[in-house]
Amino acid sequence: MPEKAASKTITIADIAKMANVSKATVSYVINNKKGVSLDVRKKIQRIIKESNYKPNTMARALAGKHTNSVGLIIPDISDMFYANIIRGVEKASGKFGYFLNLFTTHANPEKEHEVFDFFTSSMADGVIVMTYFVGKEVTRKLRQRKIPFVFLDFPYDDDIYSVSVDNFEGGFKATNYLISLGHKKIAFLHGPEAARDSKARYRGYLKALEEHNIPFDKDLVLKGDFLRQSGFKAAKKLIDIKKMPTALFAANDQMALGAMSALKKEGYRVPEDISIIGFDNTEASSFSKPTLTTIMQPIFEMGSLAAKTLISLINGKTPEKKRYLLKTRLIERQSCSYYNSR
Amino acid sequence: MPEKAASKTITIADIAKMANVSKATVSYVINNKKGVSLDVRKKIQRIIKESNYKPNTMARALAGKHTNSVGLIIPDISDMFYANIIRGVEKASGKFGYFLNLFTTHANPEKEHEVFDFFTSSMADGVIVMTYFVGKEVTRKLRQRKIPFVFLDFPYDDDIYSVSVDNFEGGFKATNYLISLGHKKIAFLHGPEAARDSKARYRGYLKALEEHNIPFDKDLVLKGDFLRQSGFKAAKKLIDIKKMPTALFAANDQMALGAMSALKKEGYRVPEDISIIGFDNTEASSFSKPTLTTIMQPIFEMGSLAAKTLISLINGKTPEKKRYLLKTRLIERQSCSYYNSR
DNA sequence: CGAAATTGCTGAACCGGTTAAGTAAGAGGT
DNA sequence: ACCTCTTACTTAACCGGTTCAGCAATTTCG
Repeated sequence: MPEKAASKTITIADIAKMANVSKATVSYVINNKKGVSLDVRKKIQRIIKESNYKPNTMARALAGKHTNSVGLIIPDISDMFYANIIRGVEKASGKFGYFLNLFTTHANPEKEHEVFDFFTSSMADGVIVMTYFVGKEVTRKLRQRKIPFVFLDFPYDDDIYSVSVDNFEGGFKATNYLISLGHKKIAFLHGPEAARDSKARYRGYLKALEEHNIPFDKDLVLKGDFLRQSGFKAAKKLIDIKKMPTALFAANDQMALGAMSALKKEGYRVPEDISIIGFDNTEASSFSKPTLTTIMQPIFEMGSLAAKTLISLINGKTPEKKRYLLKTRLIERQSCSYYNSR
Repeated sequence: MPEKAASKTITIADIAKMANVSKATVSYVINNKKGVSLDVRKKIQRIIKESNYKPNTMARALAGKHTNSVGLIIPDISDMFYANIIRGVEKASGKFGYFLNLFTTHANPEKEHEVFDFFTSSMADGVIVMTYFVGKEVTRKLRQRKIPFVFLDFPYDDDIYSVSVDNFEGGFKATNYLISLGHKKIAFLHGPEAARDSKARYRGYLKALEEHNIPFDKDLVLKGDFLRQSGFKAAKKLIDIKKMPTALFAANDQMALGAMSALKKEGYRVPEDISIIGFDNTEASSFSKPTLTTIMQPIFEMGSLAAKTLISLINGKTPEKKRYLLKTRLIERQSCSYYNSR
């Protein structure tokens, strides 16, 4: 333990003494509560300013019951997706005077529990949760401790606040776009089986086909795993089975890019021979050749909406909706063009 | 009688009661201090576990003098650079049982002060600072409050702990690499004037030339601003003045990529006609065509080393070095080749 | 004009822990 | 046996705030 220094930090008692009032009065001034005359109030404020006094956060948190900080639990911070979440949460929290406590679980169940326990023991006034192992247990814990929480990118349950991206709508939008360009033979490339978001995008794809009375062709639905390589393989497969679609919708950019390079390698031109659309609007999507048309997720907004919702909750309000589904946006680039019937 | 149980959160007093001991004894057990018999210790531990008791973080922080969390102040989180810093800090902190409090200043001086005041009023046991407006003032504040701190990517002063990347060595390494490939006419492309890191890289460049007795040619030194566009322009300029180097070292990847596209556009082949090396190893550098050889900064390590150093400081140790300079790493890709004298 | 309500401030309990000082019982030394 | 050390706990003060009950002085009002 560090040697405790002798230079006392200034406390509320010191201020009270200087102003010839009680601690209580100082506290009321600090918190802008009424019951203090203007004279005394001003005097105290002046003394506080002059002595550069800052109330101790821990003591406030202990005595009152709020820390003025929100917690954010995410699996990792290895890519821009999470970075944008953080930014969104941080920005919105800051606007309301809240600070951010960041916790990452490293997709590790043990660590995840640890983190939850930490929150559970007061540390943040509320918590935004984005995790792999969400379970009844976690929500039960949070409920038990009466700490407000919002789930992120996981429309978990009906009676839980959550903010997510509308992947269904995104899939629908992507497919519709291709259809609007005249395409009818549209392939879909799945992410890993377990991926909820990929599935939702697929449902959007089906819905769009259906709405335009385009017959579903199961040969045009391919398996992937969100990795570049799987896009590459899937494209090869399409070529092999000699059922070339005129457009391909990949459940994420990585795979779209993989498919693109495979197709180009085999002599297909993008977008002249085949249009490709991805999902995510990753940085790489704007560097490919041709640049990749894709669906952008409003990640930043997701984070910031989650924070806003949480803070309302903290303040005892009851935001109207329980589940927010954010709309995606189509980013038109070069990889898609009108169907060329030639 | 209604045994009123308002779902109170369980405290150390409750545990003490259950175990028929005093709060103090429970506290000793929680903190693994000696002076408690094995029997009692085990009993208390069992009760703690059974009742799922978690000590209140705020109270501990107030009574003891540590929060078990480290603060990290960074300007923003908009790119992978910062994301990696965060990861590094978070990982290392976690290993020592510390949590991370993240604060971003949005490159806004006002916000920066706010954040510092927050820390100043206890909230983290120590803080890692990475900021635009570092000044005497900030370090004075931190010193005054006796809160340990470490600067990141800013070898600020000799008597302050700091962890940075050795940009000089990186510039030296990049240039040396080109020289080892037989190049003698090597251009350097600067970042913005104010950028310390760019300057350091330049010094490394000069040093490498000097060590190999390669005459310095000021025409081969170009101005840029770290943005892609400036790389593009610089390359054009090189072409115009008809003093084509055989290699180009850009102070960051963005500019390297910009230069690459300009050169390709004008019919130069990379790397056959001109080798290009960048700095940063951004994601984009591995997607270009040809892929970009570059210098990687050990960002993650920087964050993690900063955290380790800080935690030593917190624990009253005095780490040996005050300024850490981390070595960069050369990432060989396709954009550099042997000088072709043909 | 006297009672009631309001205003302005204080004292003290409390939040949930940590820790220094004190005590009683048992162990060790001579 | 006597005195001293340890060991194992307990008591109570404290960390730095918040907040409620209480009280005196002042204002409002029937």
